[in-house]
Amino acid sequence: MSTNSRFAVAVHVLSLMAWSGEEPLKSEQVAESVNTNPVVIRRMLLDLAQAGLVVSQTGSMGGSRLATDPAKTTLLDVYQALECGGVFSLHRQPPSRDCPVGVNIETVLGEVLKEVDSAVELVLKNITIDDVVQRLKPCGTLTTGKTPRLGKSNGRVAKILRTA
Amino acid sequence: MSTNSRFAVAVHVLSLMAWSGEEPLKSEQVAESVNTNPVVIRRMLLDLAQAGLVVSQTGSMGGSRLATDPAKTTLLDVYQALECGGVFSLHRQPPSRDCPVGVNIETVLGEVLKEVDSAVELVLKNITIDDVVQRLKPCGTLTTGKTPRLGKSNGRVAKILRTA
DNA sequence: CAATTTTGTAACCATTATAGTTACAATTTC
DNA sequence: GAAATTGTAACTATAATGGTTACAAAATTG
Repeated sequence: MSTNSRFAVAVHVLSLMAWSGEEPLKSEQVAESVNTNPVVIRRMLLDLAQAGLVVSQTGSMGGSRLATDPAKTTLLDVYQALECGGVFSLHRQPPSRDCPVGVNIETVLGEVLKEVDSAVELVLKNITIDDVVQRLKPCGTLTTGKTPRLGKSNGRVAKILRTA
Repeated sequence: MSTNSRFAVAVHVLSLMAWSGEEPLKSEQVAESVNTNPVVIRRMLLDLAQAGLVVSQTGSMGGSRLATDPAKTTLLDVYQALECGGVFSLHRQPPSRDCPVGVNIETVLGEVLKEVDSAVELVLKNITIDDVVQRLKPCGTLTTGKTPRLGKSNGRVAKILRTA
């Protein structure tokens, strides 16, 4: 339905950061894993930073890393950070008020959509980024047989990370 | 999230038909209630007809009406008729296979999204078109104070309705 | 049978959201 | 000060949805 991969990409990005631990990742590195443009990643990181999920740092040796414990960060946090605003939408144009159905369908549908959203949120609330990373590990090594490598960093880590 | 009002409109259309009972509605009448173009409605009716939810008839005195008992038609039936294909989408471009996260994130996310979809479907399965119409009635008459009227039909009903 | 009505359907345009790209100032490290 | 990296603007591209016009096919009416 949603022609929109923002949620999938956001979970991907945060999983990468959980995987790499304290080491900040450059938007370039993340973009390579996601297979997109670094600016697309930086735009998404702005949303995630605003929600307090990541912190970033400009300059040489800069990058972004998680601002929270991945075991306590749920997919609901991610979903809400993206401000998607609900699974379904109501009418674009308001229905006719001269019709007994049209005049109230938005109210009734609004209640239904709220139920749907609550159900989605309940599912997302019970899955953490750490859960995702754990489920990533077994199949990851099985499929590739490679040693996990995330970038070409020298291992040094910037000391100060600006708060969002 | 979804910039897409198809589900809302479909429920609206079917509620209209449940309200008006056996009398077939013209796409023109439905479009007036939904506040859109008749062709938009006819396109949606094709999806609903293909799913067996409505039957239509061409020609003078033609129109569309429900093909099923509204008390047995669930919002899940409506949702599936639209072939929306899931609440979230995965990556547009496949992630890097050289990254331990990228190589398996789609598999893990696929499982998560399946859980989400199941939760949505469970909610929709427990609401019928008749439920919607019942919830429409009280507020409808309270708000408008008008006698419910749906169209300008003479009350005569076409005898044969072609099957989808 | 001929006129009228209505759906089915194609073709096209408009709008919107998302994604991709280039460019560059601001920030930080070395 | 040079190099690297984010933040951010501006623009283009792509795709889904919705809106519009037009007309053939089907059904009713007289």
